[in-house]
Amino acid sequence: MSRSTQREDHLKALYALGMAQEGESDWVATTQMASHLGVKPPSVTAMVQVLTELGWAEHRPYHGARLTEAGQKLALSLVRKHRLWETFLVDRLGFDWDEVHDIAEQLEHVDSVELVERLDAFLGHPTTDPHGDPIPKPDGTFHPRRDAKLLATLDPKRPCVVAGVRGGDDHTLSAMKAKGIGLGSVLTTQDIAALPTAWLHQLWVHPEHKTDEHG
Amino acid sequence: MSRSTQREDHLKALYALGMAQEGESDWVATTQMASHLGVKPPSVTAMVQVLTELGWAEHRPYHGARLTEAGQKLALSLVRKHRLWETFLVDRLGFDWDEVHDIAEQLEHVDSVELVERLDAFLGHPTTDPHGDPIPKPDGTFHPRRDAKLLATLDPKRPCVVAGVRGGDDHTLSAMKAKGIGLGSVLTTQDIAALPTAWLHQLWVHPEHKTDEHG
DNA sequence: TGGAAATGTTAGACGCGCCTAAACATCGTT
DNA sequence: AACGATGTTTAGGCGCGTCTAACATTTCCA
Repeated sequence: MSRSTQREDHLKALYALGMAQEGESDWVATTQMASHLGVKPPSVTAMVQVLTELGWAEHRPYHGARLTEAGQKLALSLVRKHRLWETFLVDRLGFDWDEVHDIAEQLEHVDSVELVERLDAFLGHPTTDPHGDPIPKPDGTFHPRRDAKLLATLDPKRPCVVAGVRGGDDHTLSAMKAKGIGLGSVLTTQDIAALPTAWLHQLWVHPEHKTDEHG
Repeated sequence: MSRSTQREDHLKALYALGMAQEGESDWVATTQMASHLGVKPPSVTAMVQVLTELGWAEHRPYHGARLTEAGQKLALSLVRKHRLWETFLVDRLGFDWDEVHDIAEQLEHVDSVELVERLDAFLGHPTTDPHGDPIPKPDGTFHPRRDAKLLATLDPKRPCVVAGVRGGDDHTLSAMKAKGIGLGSVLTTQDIAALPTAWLHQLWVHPEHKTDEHG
């Protein structure tokens, strides 16, 4: 594997943490990246400086880092690869959705544009991965997440259908699976009342249609 | 990608060159490994010493290196992964057989036993890869190559069917494809006469059956 | 508003895999 | 049996990404 795997990992961390925090387009703390990546802060500082020289990030010392336009585009292509591979692992190889992250993490560093595009076609150009997260298109734009909303923003008495999970680590995903929650699961009023409150901010759902529900 | 990618590459080179040379179970020159891997001889010596400490190889200074039993087992698991991925790339993603080596080279370093076994099942437990090379079983033994022989060992007047290519680099494979030679191609007496002689020692074939030949 | 606590960066070192240059074995020749 | 040609290893150094320790900045609170 190429030596630039680390660069890619830092880039992705920067992207992920930048999206995660509510204040948009804000600076991400290097310490935060460090704990996310499992390295020490000075390593991140050094790497961020490399990313800056490559034109992928900007660094405001003592304040944080942020992706440039070019860096964001690159990060999105990594996210695309990651989510396509996760889709392959779950839909075609039959993995559970909480088992695939680490494997996809490795697969996403394989360098071949042709491979990604053929994989995309093979999977039928999916628009979301097995966690319900949207898959970026080759140009870096997203298929809009149709009409899903965070569970916390809805009336908790209203039954709904799970459409995705936001920022779920393997542990959370396992816990959800253990409670029978997966893509397409129907949550009743009682189900919702029994959920850990943290999950209300992580579950993408759409209101249950009154019409048919089969399959 | 893990830091041990290089170790794996050296291991595989040792395996490949050990098989390639006619004198079985003989010592492989470090210089030979170096040119095969695209590095300088001292780098190989250093790596071979590491492999020796790990119990995967033995090193007789100034004479060469050779895999231990454990090293051979490991190398076979790499070959297995490589050939399964090549099968996936050709059979499922529609790559040509001369395009897949480099990509498979990267994919084979992905570390997950579960992944390999699921991939194997997904592909229908294939016994040979798209080049006709046998795919080792999980325990490291081979499906025997059925009754294929090297073209050079047969009567050149006898038509035959291509069953594999021995040790073909991308360039050779491209050249073969350009002449319409692929897995299952029928070679007539005239075809055989027109082939570069080197290929006679690379093409695995079985005699053409007089009976039906469809699809 | 000043100074301690928290946060982030620079300095210096290390392991790994690679390189070049130099020392060293081996082998075929005479 | 000694020599030179060839092949191989050892010595020493470099780049990359990481670490710890020391230093700098920002933040927070009395």
